[in-house]
Amino acid sequence: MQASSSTETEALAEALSRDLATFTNRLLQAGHRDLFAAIEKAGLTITQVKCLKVLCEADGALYLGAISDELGLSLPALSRAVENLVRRGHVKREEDPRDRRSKLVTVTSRGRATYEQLTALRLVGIKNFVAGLEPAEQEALAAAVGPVVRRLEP
Amino acid sequence: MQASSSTETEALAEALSRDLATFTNRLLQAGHRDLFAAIEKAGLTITQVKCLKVLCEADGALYLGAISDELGLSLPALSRAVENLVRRGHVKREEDPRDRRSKLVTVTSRGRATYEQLTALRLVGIKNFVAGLEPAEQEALAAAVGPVVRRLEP
DNA sequence: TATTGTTATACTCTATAACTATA
DNA sequence: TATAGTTATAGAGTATAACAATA
Repeated sequence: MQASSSTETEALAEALSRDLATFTNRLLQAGHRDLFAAIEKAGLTITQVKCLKVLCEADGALYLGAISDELGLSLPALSRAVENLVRRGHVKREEDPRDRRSKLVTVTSRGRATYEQLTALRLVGIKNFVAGLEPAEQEALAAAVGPVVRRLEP
Repeated sequence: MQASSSTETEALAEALSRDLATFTNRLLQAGHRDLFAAIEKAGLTITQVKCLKVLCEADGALYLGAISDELGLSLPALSRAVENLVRRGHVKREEDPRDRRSKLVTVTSRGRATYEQLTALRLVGIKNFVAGLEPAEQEALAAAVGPVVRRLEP
């Protein structure tokens, strides 16, 4: 295999980037409608779902301030979002015994179940997209994407 | 090469779908912040950008109703979005001479330029992601994604 | 006095309903 | 009478400012 020149490398990266932009557009459209419908049916907002995501991916309890930082939202906005999640039983909010100004937020099993249902629904959309690809295309994608995902997110 | 069994094929599709979900998450995060900052700086909302997108990808003028259908928004919401785009010179809105109840909306060169700047900015984020990949990973992705994009969107 | 979170207020975006103009 | 779009009004979500409780 020949070494590529710098300009060739750049051109490849440029073309690949454009293709990836188109590709992700397609992938996002898949099942978008169903997912939004399910979120609305669950009485949740996008912000509340993002909040659940952060909490599900965390190992334990998080402070309100930590969540608002993570999501780039104001503390009042997050406080209200959590308030709704508490009312619906998706999270619990408790005083930190070591600093009673702070509140610790934790996902409940119900909240985790809801989040996993939504994640599964998104996956359905992607699976439908994948099912529309030819076997050779699927194999090439798996061979290309798998290693990248494994390397970046272990 | 051996033919795969049905269950093997399904397992491949399942694993690939999961990887694609993770992969697109990464790709979307790249440059997300900068893009939103630029949209805000331009005095636009997400809805208005989507509106520009629809108009830029259309060949000519579109009726207000057609745009609201396309975006799944109410006519009043779209009417206000277009109103702002008109004020900022991104689109022009004219009576349809053949049915004076209807309004025809067209992107101006300024609106097109703005949309292209935003698209370019999104591409910058993706390019940064691609630049963080190894050459072999880039080549494998290009070989896998390119044909799919070409087949689905000519 | 500083910090964590909540409540008060104002603003934006959206949808439904009422309205105008044209067909 | 029906249709395309606008204006009126109300509801949800956010941010800034003011506040309460704790450190």
